[in-house]
Amino acid sequence: MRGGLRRIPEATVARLPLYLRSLYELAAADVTTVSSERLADLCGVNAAKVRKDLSHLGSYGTRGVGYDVGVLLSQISRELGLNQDWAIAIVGLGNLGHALANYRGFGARGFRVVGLFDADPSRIGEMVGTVRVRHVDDLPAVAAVTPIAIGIIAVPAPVAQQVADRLVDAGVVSILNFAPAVLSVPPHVSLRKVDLSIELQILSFYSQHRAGPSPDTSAGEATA
Amino acid sequence: MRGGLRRIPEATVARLPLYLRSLYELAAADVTTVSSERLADLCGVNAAKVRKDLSHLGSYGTRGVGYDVGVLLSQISRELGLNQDWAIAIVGLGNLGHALANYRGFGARGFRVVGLFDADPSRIGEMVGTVRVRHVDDLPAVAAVTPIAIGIIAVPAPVAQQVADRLVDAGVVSILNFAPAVLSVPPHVSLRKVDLSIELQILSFYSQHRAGPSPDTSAGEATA
DNA sequence: GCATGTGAATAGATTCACAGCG
DNA sequence: CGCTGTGAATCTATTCACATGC
Repeated sequence: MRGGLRRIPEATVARLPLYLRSLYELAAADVTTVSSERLADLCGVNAAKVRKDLSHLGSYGTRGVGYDVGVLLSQISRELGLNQDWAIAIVGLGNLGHALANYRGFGARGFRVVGLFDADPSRIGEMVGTVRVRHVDDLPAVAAVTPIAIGIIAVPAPVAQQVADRLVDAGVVSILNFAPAVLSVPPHVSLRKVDLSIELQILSFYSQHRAGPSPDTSAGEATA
Repeated sequence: MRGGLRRIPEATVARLPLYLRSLYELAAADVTTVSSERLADLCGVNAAKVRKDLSHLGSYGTRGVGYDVGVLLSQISRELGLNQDWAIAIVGLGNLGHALANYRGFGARGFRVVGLFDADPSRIGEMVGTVRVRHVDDLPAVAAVTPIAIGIIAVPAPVAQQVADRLVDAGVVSILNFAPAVLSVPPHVSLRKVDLSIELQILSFYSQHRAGPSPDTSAGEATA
């Protein structure tokens, strides 16, 4: 029954947040125990996958019974590093940047927007929520006071790489890129991407090739 | 040299839009020929992967030379179904929905926003760009006039499933879901998802487990 | 000579099927 | 008896390495 601890497969990591969300819902409904089958249903995945994924955490279920919702919640949270708070900076406050800055559910668990940056003088000084937009040149100064863990890039593609470089220079180790551009970062930095037009093009493919297949995937791209 | 035509692997489909983007840049710079190695560099992938991916298209390169940029452009575009125009509807015009509706680059190639829908009376009638926001109850009527290929869900999680159901009823066969909820759709409908908080949680994991690994992944989830 | 195209090798993820335990 | 945990089987994807042909 001892779960193997170590080297959690990438595909598993990508699913843990999904499990976590369903577990929160179960907990909110005062459900205390859940089977792999039930959890799998809620997450739209296969039950064997759930069990194998959870076994990587060394998580204890109870044979013949299932998993304790509270225990799983805290184990997955810990594994994902959601106990600590992660400081986020958003660079680029166009439409998307604004939407991201206003996104509730950041704060939800463990994420806190501590910096908003733009290069356009007309946007500097604007308050978005409780945070004032500063010039991207101030990034190092802000990061010196409040170390930034995660940088979100929401600028036009042509300047995305230089923004990434600045974030890295400011000590950021995780980047989420919304710009439609391929970025390169040093190996110690994790990078994931969200690209709307790529998503649409993939959908276009499967629309055209009616009867398209399609298991499931998770967004982004990472390096570390 | 004949490329094998058929059953393009899912992982390949997800990379085609990436190649396409780099090819557009090359074409814009009047580059007429590109090697798998060069294209791979531009896209941040491995050269062998590029060659194998392109071989699935039955695409002709020239040994000792490389690929013709124009030919590749049109082959990939055709394969992705980007010759025809895809009509898009966005449901939910909160911060994110607005940002999406204003996103230029939709129009870029093959995508056209033809409908904006919300359930909140205070938003009905508002013009976003050239499109007026209508009540989500009008979806069937609008779809009857202009068939909608792709639906984008940008509503709160609790109502995401019913919006998906309505889209499916209105004949939509591809859905891009931004709500943090697991949706189920009939097998003929393609579904992909973009989930910001999942992305952040994955980054959190790799930040915590410093020296994290991470090849690359592409966003979403699909069914068809 | 040089870069494609691809068979074979490797790695990774999913699924099966069942032993093992509460 | 029911459900977890996991070895083994399968499937998918990546990478290697080289024969092929311009």
